[in-house]
Amino acid sequence: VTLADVAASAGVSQATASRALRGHGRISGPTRQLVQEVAARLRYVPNAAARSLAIRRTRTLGLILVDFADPFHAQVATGFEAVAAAAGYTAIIVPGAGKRRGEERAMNVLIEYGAEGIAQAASVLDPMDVRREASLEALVSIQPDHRGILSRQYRPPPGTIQFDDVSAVTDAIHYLLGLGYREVAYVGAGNGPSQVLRRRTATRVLREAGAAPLRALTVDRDAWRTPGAVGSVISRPLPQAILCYDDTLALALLHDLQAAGVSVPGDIAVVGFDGIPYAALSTPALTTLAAPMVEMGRMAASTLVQAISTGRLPPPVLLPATLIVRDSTQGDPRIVPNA
Amino acid sequence: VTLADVAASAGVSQATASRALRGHGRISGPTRQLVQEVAARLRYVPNAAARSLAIRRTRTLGLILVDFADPFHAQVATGFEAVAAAAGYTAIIVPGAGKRRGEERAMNVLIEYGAEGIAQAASVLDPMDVRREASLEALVSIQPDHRGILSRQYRPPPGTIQFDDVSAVTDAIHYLLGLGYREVAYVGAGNGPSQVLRRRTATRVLREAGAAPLRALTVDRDAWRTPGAVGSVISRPLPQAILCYDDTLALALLHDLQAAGVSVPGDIAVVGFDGIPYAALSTPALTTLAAPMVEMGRMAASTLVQAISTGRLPPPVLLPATLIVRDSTQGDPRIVPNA
DNA sequence: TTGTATGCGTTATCAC
DNA sequence: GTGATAACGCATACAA
Repeated sequence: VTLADVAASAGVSQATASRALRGHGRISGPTRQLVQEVAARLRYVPNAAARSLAIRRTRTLGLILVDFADPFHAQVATGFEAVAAAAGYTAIIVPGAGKRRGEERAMNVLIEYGAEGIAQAASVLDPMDVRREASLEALVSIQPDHRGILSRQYRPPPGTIQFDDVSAVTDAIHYLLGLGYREVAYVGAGNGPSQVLRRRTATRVLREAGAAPLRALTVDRDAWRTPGAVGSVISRPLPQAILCYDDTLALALLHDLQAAGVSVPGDIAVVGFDGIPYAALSTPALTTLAAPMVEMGRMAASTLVQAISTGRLPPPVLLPATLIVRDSTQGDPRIVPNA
Repeated sequence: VTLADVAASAGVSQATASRALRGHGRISGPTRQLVQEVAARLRYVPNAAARSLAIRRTRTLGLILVDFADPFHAQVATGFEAVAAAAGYTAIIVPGAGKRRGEERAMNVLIEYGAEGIAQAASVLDPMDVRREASLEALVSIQPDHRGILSRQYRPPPGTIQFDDVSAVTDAIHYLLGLGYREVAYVGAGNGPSQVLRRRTATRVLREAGAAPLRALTVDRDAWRTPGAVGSVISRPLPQAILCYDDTLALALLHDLQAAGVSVPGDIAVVGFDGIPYAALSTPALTTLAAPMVEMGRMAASTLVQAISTGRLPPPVLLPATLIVRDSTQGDPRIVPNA
């Protein structure tokens, strides 16, 4: 059932029907009433493709994330979709699997669909390249994870929304040192730039503090799925504290350690990263560096909406870490915002 | 940059350009080569809206879920998107918040976008009503959660993909009774039909087994977010075992119980529902009734693809539960498929 | 093999 | 206030 059907059935022209439905141009009350009733009766639903073509706007926002099943990305998606919808946009969310090919595919889908703005979460694609190649102005990057961020002269471009990894790690290490732990290890997953950045920072902070050098450990990106796989990289003598790349990894570590009879935080302290909901439910509850995940998603969407109308991207924002102290470290439970 | 630009720049007609790019109609090698080069150079990206309008197909599949942040739905979405993409469709996934209004909005978005098939996950909307009102043939329902399923004469319509709640609960209760537990409690979240169904089943099975009557407890739908909220509904004397509506709830319960000094499974056994990844990482690891979440999503998508071409929906499928025995119950760790 | 012309469903610019 | 009509970008039936 198309607009033409509605118009015919209401005995008016298509133009009039269109105006009546959109409430747009000048139209008489009765006519509008009539058309709307007919449309409702016929269960008329406007065709978005046709409308987009005509008005040359899609009112669509795209989000490229790694994986729906990753809690970090799920939270970001939630925030993104919520403000997109509130602003009258439809969010279309596509997983890129954290791989170049996948993200390029995703990007292509979004461009074909005419997304007016695109957000890339933890993307391995450099937003600068994308913006150039796709000549897309409204592009924001959430927690970029491409090679570039490791460069010494890296400066986040406009539209970047990131969590302050460096100060987060710094604060976590200082917190651990303050608790008296001197031998700290770091467990990373995979070898993504963001992971490397955290490791490097931990190494440096520990060195500057004159503590024992960081024990850097690495597991496969989804080692957490295999019981025991994460724990197996922790060899004796045990470090006193372990900082993990993310909460999922930390949770797996917590499980493996305790399954092996190691007490947490008795024998060893564990700190996670991200602040996913499940980090609060483990036993012991996980101390973690929380990122404002939902807020980052919301911010990405609102930034895009702004950029679409103004044509300009705001300066990069660096969100502070929040150290949430729970039971997996010795400290008293507390929350330290802007850590 | 449109197809006309490419055609002009290549010195051919639009029709020829179109054919060259789509590799469709009869076209000479050289021409095709030329056009493709020009298109690549110009960074031409076809406009999906225009194409949809022209071919009267969108190659789009829709999925309505409750919430991206819910692990069950995230897994379903993962499977759904994967097979949709593999079949050449774009998946557009919209959260409906588990509320009538939200799902209707989501459904409307999908229809406007011309989704050729729609899957509703844990939807409060009755697929029968939707199919009638939207005159949509390709509609599948994953784990329906509308009033209808509680009716005595409920028969799942074609296109329904569900987890066998009744036998799952039955098996869980029998498993617990077999372990020697006689006083069993059930903790539900919210008052959705699916939740009620599980509770009723537990009540019945316990009665039929001549065990102590079920202690039915209920918490708010997101009580798990508040530390202690779930545990607070468990009063003394403690039941011997607790079956939870879902894993998230069970994880929260595990946390609250242990924080209160109650030993699991020493003092009390806990069983979850769904088999989300985090259920394997808790301490103790959670015994749960696993649903093939990713598979359900995959199946939903492939069913839709089939339905689109054949015009017919397959009979409802009832997927078996898999009891995954881990450490939150006394039994020996094992996995019982088709429990 | 290639080009011309038309339609897809909607909006918008005009006359009336 | 309302009704023709021309786009929007692409695909295809048909003519050449």
